[in-house]
Amino acid sequence: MAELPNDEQPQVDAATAVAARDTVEPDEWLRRQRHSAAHVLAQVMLQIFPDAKLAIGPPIDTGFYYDFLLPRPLTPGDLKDLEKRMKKEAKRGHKFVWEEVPGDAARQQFADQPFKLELIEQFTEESDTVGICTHADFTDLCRGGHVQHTKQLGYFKLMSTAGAYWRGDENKPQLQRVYGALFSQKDELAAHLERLEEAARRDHRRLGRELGLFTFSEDIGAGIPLFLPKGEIIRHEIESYTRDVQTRKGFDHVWTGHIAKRQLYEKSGHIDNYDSDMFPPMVDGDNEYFLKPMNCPSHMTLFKAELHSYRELPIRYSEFATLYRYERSGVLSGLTRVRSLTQDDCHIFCMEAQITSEFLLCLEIVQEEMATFGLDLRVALSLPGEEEEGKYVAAPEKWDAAVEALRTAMKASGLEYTEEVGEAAFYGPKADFFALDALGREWQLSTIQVDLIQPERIGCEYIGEDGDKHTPVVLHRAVVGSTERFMGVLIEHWAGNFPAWLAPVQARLVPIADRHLDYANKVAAQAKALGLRVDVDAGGERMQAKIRNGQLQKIPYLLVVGDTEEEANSVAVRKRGGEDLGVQDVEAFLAELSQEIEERRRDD
RNA sequence: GCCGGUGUAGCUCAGUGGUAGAGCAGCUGUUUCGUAAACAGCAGGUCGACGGUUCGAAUCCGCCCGCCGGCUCCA
Repeated sequence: MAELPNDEQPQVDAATAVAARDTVEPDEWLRRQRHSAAHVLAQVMLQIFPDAKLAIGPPIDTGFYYDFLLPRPLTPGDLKDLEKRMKKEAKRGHKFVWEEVPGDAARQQFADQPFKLELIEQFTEESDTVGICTHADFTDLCRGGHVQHTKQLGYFKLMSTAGAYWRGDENKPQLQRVYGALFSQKDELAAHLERLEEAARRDHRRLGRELGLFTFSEDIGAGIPLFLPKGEIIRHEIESYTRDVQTRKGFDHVWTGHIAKRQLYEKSGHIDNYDSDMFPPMVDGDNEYFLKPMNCPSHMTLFKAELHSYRELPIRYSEFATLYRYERSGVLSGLTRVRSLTQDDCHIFCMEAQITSEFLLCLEIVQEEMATFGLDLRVALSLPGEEEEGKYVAAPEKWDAAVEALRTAMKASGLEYTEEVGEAAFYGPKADFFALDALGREWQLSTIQVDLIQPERIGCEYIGEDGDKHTPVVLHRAVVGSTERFMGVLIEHWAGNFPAWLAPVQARLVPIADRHLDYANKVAAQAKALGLRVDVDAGGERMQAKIRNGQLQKIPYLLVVGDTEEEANSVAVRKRGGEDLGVQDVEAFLAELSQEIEERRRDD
């Protein structure tokens, strides 16, 4: 939800600053409830900390927050206390009264509130008056947008506290932010809390440990995931599938190592623009080597290694490359934000006239793969905005041509998309793909970017039809993005219930008693011979316990074998969810499972 | 990086200055079982690291490391 710049905010007058429910849209009403609740939070915060300095308290996607400067850190107990007080004030039904006052009057009113004074200074540059809103004994500087009284706040819960810089600037004081969830209906709040619990159950960090997929080690370093055998199978399947799709679509595969010299990144511009995200260099005499933070300079260097004719274009280099990025320690998180990552990167070297068709080709790949993974897509074209301080390098006519090429391609694809002006990279326009997971969360995974800058900087050239040298356009393209992050998304999307083709163990034999062990091993060997990933639970537990364990490990098929099965050369098939598929002939079942894997079927 | 929280057995967690605990997992034995947990015993720890206070530190203080929530949503 992009906010309008301040000067484009709808002007509010006293008549609409406070509104009755039936006079506004439900979304607007909800925003008003959330914003009004923030006022009440500030009111009760002052009851506990009379010296608290108030910053801002806007409505957000799932509720509201308010930033405060307080004499001491808030505790979970404080949160409970604040919530209790808020509910008490809510019940009292204080009226919200909004009015405009002259700047000077406001300055007096908020004399002991430095953040409010700063805001008043800002607002009075444009207007002589500012808005204030009063309920009960509490008055806040306020743009307006309230419910009528505090009985109309809706249903809320204070969720957490966090540090937040004043105006999001790390050079400014750090405040304490209190987050609250708020919805109009009681069941909406309950559903929201249930969603959070479901997200916690699906958390890939938790499932990664429970399913034995990956781990981290203090000895190795923060942000460097280590993949256990079961996790590596998933990585490998994702990568080999992606590689196969690309091969089919005419991509070549290359390999460019892990480090490169400083000069390369000086040429590419990374030292200037990306320095703080790169690990410090390794020094070897007069040379400095950097761990690769990106592949583009390496692929472009590779392109330069051979002389190219326009007849060869487009040339498409793809690579699963391990990259290292020095992410700030505070932002690391599981597999979704790491310092070592494997990117399914590709660079297409082409002529301007080929942008549209190459873009469409990439689009096909993105669509095919996301369909296989069961993720819905939202597409955004990120276009340049008004020229600001040379943010967008290169000739305007090239930009216009590239933007038109992308639009043409998007229209030809028939996909719905939005245009986001001012969001382009400094080197060119791009399309970003947001995947929608099972919980309705969006993840930015795939991207297709036009690069009008780097090829020239690195010195990429081809010989044109006219016999002269020309600089190619490069398309950067990633489908799954980083394998690590993508795995994290898939784990959460499927809650660890991978389709058989990705599942580390595709089927497990469950012998009922020890005398069935030989038969179980025989069936397992038969399955392995077909390339299936199968194991045998040879432990001394009872069958019930083995089934429970297999199910907790989210193994797609449990194959129970006892006397009946052994005699008939069959297995009793139980699906992960508990569904009993009955006794099936071994060969028939294995053939069906192989087929399911071959087709990469999902059972969702 | 910054703010707050947190770190005890493989995992989940009790334990607030006086000899380190439970459940699950593991191992051993008994049980050989028909669709989500059989029973018993055993073993398992420099209490994240380093330094300090103290007769004595998992516990108090300092520093470092890791992990968790946040640091965009503008009166």
